[in-house]
Amino acid sequence: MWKKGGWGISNGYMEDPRTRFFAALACDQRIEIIKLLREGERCTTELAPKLRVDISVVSRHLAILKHLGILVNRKEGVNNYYSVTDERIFKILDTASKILKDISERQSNIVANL
Amino acid sequence: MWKKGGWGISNGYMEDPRTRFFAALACDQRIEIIKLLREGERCTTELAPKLRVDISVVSRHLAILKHLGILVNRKEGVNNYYSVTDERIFKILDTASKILKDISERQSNIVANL
DNA sequence: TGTTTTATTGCATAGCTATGCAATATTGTA
DNA sequence: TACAATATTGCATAGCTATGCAATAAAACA
Repeated sequence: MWKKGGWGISNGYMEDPRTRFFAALACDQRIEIIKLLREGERCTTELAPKLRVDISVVSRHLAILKHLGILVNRKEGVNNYYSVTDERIFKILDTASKILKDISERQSNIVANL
Repeated sequence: MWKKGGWGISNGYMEDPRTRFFAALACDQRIEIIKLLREGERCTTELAPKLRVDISVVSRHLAILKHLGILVNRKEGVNNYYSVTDERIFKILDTASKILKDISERQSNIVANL
């Protein structure tokens, strides 16, 4: 893992734990992983094809989310199945979508009224 | 601003706009700023003393949040007052706190039951 | 045991971020 | 106009992050 001293995740001095939480969500691949896991548990090789990155990268993203407690895993033979621990994670993603949508509309209106 | 090609914020190829949104929240100072603005609008110099960083840094953090649409500003004389645009921003911070608290308790129980 | 499949690390690297200090605006005031 | 207060950029930099490829590990199986 690329954790040589940091692997906070995100920048140096972190006091607020939410900083790490949001940093974990600040990544396309990880958001996509959570989205895919909304349908139920999936193992690394099932997720990899849909993320357009090397499977090793997927493995690392899963490790990051697991490390934070956002995911849990269940080993079954050679497969490692991951799933989201808390439904509120999905809720946060949904709320973020709504906020961004409204912000987008608000800014569109500003441009339209020039 | 340190935006030479990126200032996404966060990493290279971003498709999901939520990635930028969460990246904006993945910073102690910015979370603290939002927390302080919960009490009402504040200008740069009012915020700076509480963030333990140079005022220029505060200015940049405010610019980042404004750029994303999370904050709006109102100029009054030499002062520039910022405020949060959407109450749901606070809600997301609160939900994150709750989730992290539960994760923390869950992991404590695991350790306790070894 | 040797082989195949699945998953995780070691290593190297391009690119991004946060920060401070100095230099500039900008605005209000004597 | 000269000066003070507020706020924003230019520049340089330490430190982090995401990614790929190769090497390893772990498990199921012939």
